[in-house]
Amino acid sequence: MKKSGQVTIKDIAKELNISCSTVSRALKDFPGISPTTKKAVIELADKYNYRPNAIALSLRNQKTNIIGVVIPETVHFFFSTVISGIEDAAMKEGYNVMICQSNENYDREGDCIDALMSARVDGVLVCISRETSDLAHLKKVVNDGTPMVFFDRLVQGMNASSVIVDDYQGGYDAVEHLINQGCKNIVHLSGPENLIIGRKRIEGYSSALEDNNMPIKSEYIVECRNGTQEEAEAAMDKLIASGMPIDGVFASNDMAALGALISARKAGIKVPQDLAIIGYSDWQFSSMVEPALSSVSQPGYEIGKEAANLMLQEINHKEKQKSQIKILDTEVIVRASSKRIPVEA
Amino acid sequence: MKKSGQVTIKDIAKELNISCSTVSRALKDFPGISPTTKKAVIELADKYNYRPNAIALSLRNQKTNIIGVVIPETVHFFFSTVISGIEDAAMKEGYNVMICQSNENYDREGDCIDALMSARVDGVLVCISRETSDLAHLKKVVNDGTPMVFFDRLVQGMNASSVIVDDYQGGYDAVEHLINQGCKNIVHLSGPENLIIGRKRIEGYSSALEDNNMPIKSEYIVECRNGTQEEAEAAMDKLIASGMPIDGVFASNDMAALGALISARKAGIKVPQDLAIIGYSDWQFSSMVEPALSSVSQPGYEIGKEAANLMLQEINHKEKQKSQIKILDTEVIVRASSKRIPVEA
DNA sequence: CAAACAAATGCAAACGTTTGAAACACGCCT
DNA sequence: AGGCGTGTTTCAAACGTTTGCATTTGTTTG
Repeated sequence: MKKSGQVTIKDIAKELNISCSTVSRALKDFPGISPTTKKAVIELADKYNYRPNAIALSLRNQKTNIIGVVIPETVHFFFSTVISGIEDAAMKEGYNVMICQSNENYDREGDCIDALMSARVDGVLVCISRETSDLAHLKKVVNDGTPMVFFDRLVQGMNASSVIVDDYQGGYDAVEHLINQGCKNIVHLSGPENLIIGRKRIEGYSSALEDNNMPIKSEYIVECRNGTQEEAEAAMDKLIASGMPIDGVFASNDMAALGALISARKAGIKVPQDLAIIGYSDWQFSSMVEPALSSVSQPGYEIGKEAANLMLQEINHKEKQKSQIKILDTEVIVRASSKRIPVEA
Repeated sequence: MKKSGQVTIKDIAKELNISCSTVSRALKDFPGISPTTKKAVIELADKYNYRPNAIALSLRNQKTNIIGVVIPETVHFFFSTVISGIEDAAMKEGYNVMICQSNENYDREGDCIDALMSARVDGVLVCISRETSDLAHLKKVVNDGTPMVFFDRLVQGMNASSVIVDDYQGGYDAVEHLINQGCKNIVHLSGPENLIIGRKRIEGYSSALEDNNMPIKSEYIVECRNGTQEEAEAAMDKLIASGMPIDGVFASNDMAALGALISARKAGIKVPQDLAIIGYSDWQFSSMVEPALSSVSQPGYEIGKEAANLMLQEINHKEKQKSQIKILDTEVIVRASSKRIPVEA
């Protein structure tokens, strides 16, 4: 009987006056253990609620059964959905999840990586921060032989798999939708330039215009680095004040789309009649604002699940396989904010 | 030079032809190591990017520096905020966070606890699931001597600290606010009865009515177990159809408040003029719907931070201290949905 | 009755780290 | 030369588990 702490194989062995090896084998149903002993061991283990010490196992097996996650922010509808997908996939395979948030900060991202490497996680899933452009800290990880998978934000120049969303297509579809709604002058409130996802959306925006024989004007592409409502609102205020004709907005996230909506409301511009707006990510609030916000939905849960599964695959087949990029489809969710032509559902 | 995997003290010792003990002491700046050796060790450790193996340390120190978190859902504004608070507080003290989500499911909550106990986390922060009423799995944890702290949802009958929000006061304040706005017939869409937070809010609702000499009618308290928009919408539809006079709604969460809002909109009831609505939790979308939703804000980040700090305190002072309940204040956020009397800001 | 066999169990090492105690080498003093 | 001190280094054990190999026990057989 122990005072405190969980029981170990040793405790059981001592109480039964047998060796650790025997206890271990009895618990794992190894051949060559007498039924009597086996029964006694199992009963005692049950009584004391024995749980194998994962730490000791990790040390012996050189495998922790933990996958680490580095994520910009947990307080974010999209990311929390991704976490949920990761969690479910990992738990199904008996893995635990250790989460670190970088808060979109480069230094802290490094700390996260350090912490996870110290914990000897079996693999790391990472979505790089907005600030990250130097990849040294990530390269160390793969050099040490720890599998790594990127999600959502693509990283180039590294031998690691990625699970992303087709941001080019998402941007293209969003803009094409606006064009179909009769928009002639479409503004793009873009994301930070150093993220590939931002550039891809810009490309999608441009291609859609081109394919429809519409001019691409650089003054219609405004970078909103932080992706906050205030930032977009200010940017939009300025655009409206400039007097440029605008009848459509494609924002690179829903927060920014909301900013555009508010700006339009202030200026007395009617949405969607005079200005059609579409966002990106389909946040939870998007369907609840008035008018409900159209958006490009990203399958967060699937991204998390796919990324985790890709990771588990790499962990299990020791030899490094070719890194692959898995691209998931987006979907344009049409709501009131961009519906200028009545359509039957 | 190693092929793969991270370098260990052994590797360094071998390369320098000295013993592990010397390397260990050199790295930790112990007295009695010659400057020459120390320098050589540190340089090599640096070159190979040596990181102490947390697993080995955990095993030796009987301490993992990990705190486990069991949370109903990660995809939930309030909970993700709590996680953020936990993460920050833990990281500041050099702890890692291992997260398991119960999905509001009793069995899975048990699995989460098992996983965390197997991982030998130094303590467990838990917010019990909606389904949980039997506490056996939690009692095992404290019996094994692992500190436990509950957050948000209070659990009675266990020797563990809690960090909660003053739900009685929150309910009271919300209802008093409605009364001040002139509401005479206030409905309460309540949370599940088996959660103490739900009961506390009901008590707050009742006391506020009582203190204002208003009758408490049981038919005005409708349980919305799942807390979804649809559920509340249906409940509200029914109430409206019944013809009972209603001019105020206090919903036990914002999703339910939104349901009430939509139901009212369908019925042509004007909010807030004919019906004032206030929710609970101040979700992210609440300020964005039209009309903007009044709500009782819970300090999620602080809850997480406080819970983590309480935990760390217990971990560090070995002897079990008296369990305490920390109650954080809520705040009524008044927005358009309940503003019937014009007030200057 | 000893030899041979099988069944059941124990020993010891390994995973990476820390740490008290022991060991070594050196110079100095008596 | 013997003893002592000091400065540096190594040894060994411990944390909990697994596992190849060795050992003990008991039974059967020639």
